Amino acid sequence: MPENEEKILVQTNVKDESLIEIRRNQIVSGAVKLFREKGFHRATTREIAKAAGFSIGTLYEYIRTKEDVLYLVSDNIYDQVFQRLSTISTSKGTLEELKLAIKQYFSLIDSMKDEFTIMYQETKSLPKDKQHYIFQKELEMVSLFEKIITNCVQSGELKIASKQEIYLAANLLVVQGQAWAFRKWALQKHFTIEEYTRAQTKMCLSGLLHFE
Amino acid sequence: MPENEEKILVQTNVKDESLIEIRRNQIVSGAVKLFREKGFHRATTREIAKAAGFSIGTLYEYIRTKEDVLYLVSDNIYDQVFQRLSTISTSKGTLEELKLAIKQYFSLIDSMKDEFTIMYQETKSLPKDKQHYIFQKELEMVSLFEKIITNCVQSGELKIASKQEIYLAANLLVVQGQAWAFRKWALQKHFTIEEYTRAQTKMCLSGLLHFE
Amino acid sequence: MPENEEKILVQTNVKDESLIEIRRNQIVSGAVKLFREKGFHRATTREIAKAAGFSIGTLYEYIRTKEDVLYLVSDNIYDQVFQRLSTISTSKGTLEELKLAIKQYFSLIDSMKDEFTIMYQETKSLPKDKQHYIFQKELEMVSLFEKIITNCVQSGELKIASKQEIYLAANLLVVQGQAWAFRKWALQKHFTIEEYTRAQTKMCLSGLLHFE
Amino acid sequence: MPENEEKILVQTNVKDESLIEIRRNQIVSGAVKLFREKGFHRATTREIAKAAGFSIGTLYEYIRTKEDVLYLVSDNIYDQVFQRLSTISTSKGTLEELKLAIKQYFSLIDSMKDEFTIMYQETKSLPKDKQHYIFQKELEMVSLFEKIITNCVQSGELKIASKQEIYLAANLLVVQGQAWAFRKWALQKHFTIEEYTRAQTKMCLSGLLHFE
DNA sequence: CATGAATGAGCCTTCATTCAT
DNA sequence: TATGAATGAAGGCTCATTCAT
Repeated sequence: MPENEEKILVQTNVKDESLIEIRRNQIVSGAVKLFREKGFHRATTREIAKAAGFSIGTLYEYIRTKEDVLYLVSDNIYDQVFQRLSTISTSKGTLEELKLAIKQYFSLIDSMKDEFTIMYQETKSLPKDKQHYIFQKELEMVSLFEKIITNCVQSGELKIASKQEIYLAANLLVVQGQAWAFRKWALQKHFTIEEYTRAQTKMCLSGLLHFE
Repeated sequence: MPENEEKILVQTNVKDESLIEIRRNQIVSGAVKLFREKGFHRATTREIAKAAGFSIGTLYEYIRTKEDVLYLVSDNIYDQVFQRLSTISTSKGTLEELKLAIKQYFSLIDSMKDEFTIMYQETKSLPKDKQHYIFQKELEMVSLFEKIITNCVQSGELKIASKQEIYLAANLLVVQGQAWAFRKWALQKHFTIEEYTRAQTKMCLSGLLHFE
Repeated sequence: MPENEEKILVQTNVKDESLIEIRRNQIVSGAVKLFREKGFHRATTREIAKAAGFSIGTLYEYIRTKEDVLYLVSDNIYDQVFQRLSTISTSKGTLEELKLAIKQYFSLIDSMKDEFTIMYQETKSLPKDKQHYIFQKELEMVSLFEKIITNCVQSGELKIASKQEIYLAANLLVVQGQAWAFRKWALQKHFTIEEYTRAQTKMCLSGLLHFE
Repeated sequence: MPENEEKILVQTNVKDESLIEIRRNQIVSGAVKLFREKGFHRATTREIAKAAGFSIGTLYEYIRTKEDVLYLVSDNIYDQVFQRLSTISTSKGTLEELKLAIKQYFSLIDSMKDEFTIMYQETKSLPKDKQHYIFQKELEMVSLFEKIITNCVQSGELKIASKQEIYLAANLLVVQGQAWAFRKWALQKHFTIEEYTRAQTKMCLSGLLHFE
């Protein structure tokens, strides 16, 4: 996963790098639960600190503003996403590869439902620079699917012609995956994640296959 | 558009029904602008009143809590949506009918981008009962497409078998339409709404057509 | 008292001008007591509100920051100063006039000891623009004495030649007056304000008279 | 310089006396810069430690409270003052001696402008006992001039009669010297320190000479 | 002795809501 | 009905101080 974007650093007073990582992980995992329950705005910094397992003072040793917590959460999500997607092969140019990618991506989202839902609803609460950083990450995910689909086109397994259409198809897959999280009230009553994955794969592949 | 859901009433001190409607329209149109710019939480009631064109005291004559404003906005959106979608024919069972419905729905979203974006991001800020009301409205929209697709299936123009798959397809259409609003940073650089509609229609119809 | 300096306005949410004046007077007189006891930094906004006789929320309807309170206090001091000094005649060019001016100025300071002490100690806590405004006011007071002394020089009652020396003399008088307030621990044990005034007048006038 | 006042000791955890002195000098010189820039209250202990060149933990090995730092600074100022003024001769009873004392005192203040300004503005932030200690030091400075003037009176070079008037004159000199520091915005545009010293000496001596 | 991470009381400020006019 | 001044709970954040290493 090419990451040519510089990470935006969050100010800290603490020097010990490894401690920073430990504490920020505590912050993130506490915050995810909290934001999921009450949303970013209704969660107080005191609650965030408590959920992380330490005092408000300590929280602020590792961040500078409450928004930093949201950013830390978002950034952490993408770190995990790209780590887990890094095992996906993207160069074979076979439909099997595409199906596998969809499957892995959908299962990833299922296991990070809370995180994705937060991101969908709260990204707008980030300051502009951090928002852009998140959008970049989203586009990287789109790129992943673009690449796989493009390879399938080049190998003749798919017939979509224009780059635009490939871009659209990639976006569709990314969005439909995330819909599993942000639209769970509509979907999770009717499907298990496996059913959802299977049905979406079938529908999308038919679309791509017979595209003309 | 069958509305078997009771509207949830917002308490008011004012008796004059027609005045209530006038004032609430003022509230909603001011609030949409405001929420779009700063989000629901960052907009203050003072600002809402100002945007509506009257004083904070008057605002509170027509609502009981700030959340009521958000609900008023959301409810208003769906009123418009169903009013504009009510002209769609849903019973012919032809692909043309489906294509037309998609076109109308997508163009509706394009003309209400701000409103849809707000709804997507802020619904979670509503109290639970109002959230459910909104979800119902969403499901009504899904139903609309389910109906059209089901008719196509029955008339033999589409071959999707299971109800589940029809439900999924309808959801996909609803979500992809809304994606035009909530994912505008990714889509509106690459497409006009016409291009987006055409490409999505093509892709989705291929998917539905050759579904097997 | 020529006031060619624009007053720096303090933001308020309240529209009723006369109410603003009433409330700000409450704020100022409460704050003077408070700042005198504990200094600006140790006084909390809650205490300021309480001393003013209303709630913290109301306080913030009439100011925007805590520093505004300090500015209001300082500004109010000079308003009173110039109002009370406006009765001083400055054009006769007699030593009597000078003596009278000193007497009035010193008695003014005595009756506003607290206010002057606060100003002396806390002006540095104001933001730069407000600090400059205060310095301007100080210089206006210096100007007052410059004018009187200059007239005495022109009428031949005093023999100081250079403008620089007149400026210095005027500053000396202004400072020695204020010393009665900020150095009270050293002076008020040994003098009443009348004694202090008489002795300072005598000493300074001898200095000015025999300046050579 | 008779120091019959006991120094108020600042608690420390460290035993090594010479180390204490080294560290406290570091503290003082860092703090002077800092307090001059932002004032005592806005400077944080972290910043003080950093300016001193060591960690916050170490800072607290040498002081007990933040106020101790302010006291250390103040005390240090007077140590320097009395050290430099100790070369002044106070017993000749000549006007030359008085002029020289003024000159040395004013030049001292000029070279310690920052320190004196801090003292003037922040002494009130000290706890009462330390404030009194500082006031004593101030009075010692007054005494110095009282002594010189008294000698001049006894030797017939000056004619001021009462002790009270001598006290006042001494206070005036002390204050006018310090005014060079705390009123620099009004004086340093118009005078160099030499000009200021010359003019003040001239004016004050005329005052004292012809006092009657 | 030196370090710096941890603590939490407490500060300034905001803002939804009320109510007298 | 309309107004807007008043309220105070609650929130984000700071920073003096401690203490284990």
